[in-house]
Amino acid sequence: MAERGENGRKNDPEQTKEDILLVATHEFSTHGLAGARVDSIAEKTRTSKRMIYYYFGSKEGLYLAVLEQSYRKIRSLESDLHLSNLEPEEALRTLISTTFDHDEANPDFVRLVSIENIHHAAHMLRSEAIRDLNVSVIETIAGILERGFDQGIFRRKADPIDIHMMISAFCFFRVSNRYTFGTIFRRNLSDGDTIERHRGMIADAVVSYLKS
Amino acid sequence: MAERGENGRKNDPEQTKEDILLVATHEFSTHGLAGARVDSIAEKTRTSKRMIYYYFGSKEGLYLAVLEQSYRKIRSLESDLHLSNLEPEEALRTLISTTFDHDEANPDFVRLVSIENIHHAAHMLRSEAIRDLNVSVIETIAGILERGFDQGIFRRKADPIDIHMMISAFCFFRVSNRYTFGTIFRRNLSDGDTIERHRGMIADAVVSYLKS
DNA sequence: CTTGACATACGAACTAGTTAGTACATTTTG
DNA sequence: CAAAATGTACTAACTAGTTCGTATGTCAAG
Repeated sequence: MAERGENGRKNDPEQTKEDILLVATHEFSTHGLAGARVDSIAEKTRTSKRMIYYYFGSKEGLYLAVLEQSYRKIRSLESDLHLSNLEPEEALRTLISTTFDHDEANPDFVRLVSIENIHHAAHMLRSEAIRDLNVSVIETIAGILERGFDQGIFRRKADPIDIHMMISAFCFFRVSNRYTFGTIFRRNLSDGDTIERHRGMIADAVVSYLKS
Repeated sequence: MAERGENGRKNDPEQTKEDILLVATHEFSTHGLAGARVDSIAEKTRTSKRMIYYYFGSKEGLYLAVLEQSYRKIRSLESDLHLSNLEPEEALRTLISTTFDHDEANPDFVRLVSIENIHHAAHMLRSEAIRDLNVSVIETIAGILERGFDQGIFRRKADPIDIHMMISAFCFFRVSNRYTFGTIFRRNLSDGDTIERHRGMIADAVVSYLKS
């Protein structure tokens, strides 16, 4: 375990990379790809700009690494929920709550996705790691919908990707558009009561849609 | 009426401003505030960079003008729909369809709002013109919800702002996140069939939510 | 219906400051 | 010692904003 004394330098590549990524994540998520400043990131790091280029090659390389790390962190979100043990409606509500809480807890991630959309998902396209993600959610939802339909709980046969989009849209929008929405309607979407109400709302909406 | 001959210059301030705004809208919406290049905008204009500063003062001034114009264009969207003549459910479905179609038809606007959120709605805050907008939608929705509840069509007493958010979230997300979502799930959200299905979906979801 | 004077509208070229990226030297580690 | 890791100081290119000079419109006086 490398420690940093008063002046003596200790090499710790992993720590250095992590440090850069942490700072960069915040810088990119608050300023966008073009708005982020490599010098600004370097300053906030305990290392130097040289290291950014040493490990990530370029500003875009760093951005891509940030994006990949962010996606990797949420990869196994719903896989350890064990939803197949639950009743369909309960399983669906649990999945929705999890998505909701994740977006609420990770505004940096939400913002990075917004930024990536402004760039037409160009970097995501070049990263297989990210492209192959998220497919498991769809299978999870498909299973729930099928069980629910067979048991007569859901009257509607819906496309799992559509359902996932409906859930994502609501959870994501609350975070991604909190500033413009909050400004126009003078409402704080991070307010405790509002969070509770919205969490229940999206679940009720999806369930009632499937039951109708 | 000023015309532009082969080489002779004609002054036409209004046209010049409009021209700049049109080009700038697209530049900002595709590259973001920091990513947009004033030189690039100037090139695509039939006028010069000098004029951008002459009329808009700064890059941010131009960005703000673009933002304001975009919002102004959608201001009177739902005001000429005459929803009060319709049955509550029909009125709501009409309003939802209109929102849906607007977002689908104006990706530049959607992207600008995304960009503005990345900047914590800082520019929007400084513009009273924008802040005072959109409040009429809420009154429209409030009216519909009340009538529907009184007539026993809607069983749920929902907050009109929440309902507006639910509608906006779905319609907005489809456009704002079309690239990342499309990339991950290999689905083209601008596809004709998908558009039709989604338009019906959000309406059914909101209505069934209110009826449940 | 000219003329000329003044304000507005415009263009080309320039500048000062910024920013991504690098060359080179130095230290750490195995 | 050799390879990996790091710091310092620099540069080439870019970019927002400006300077200076010119053209155009208009309106009043002749």
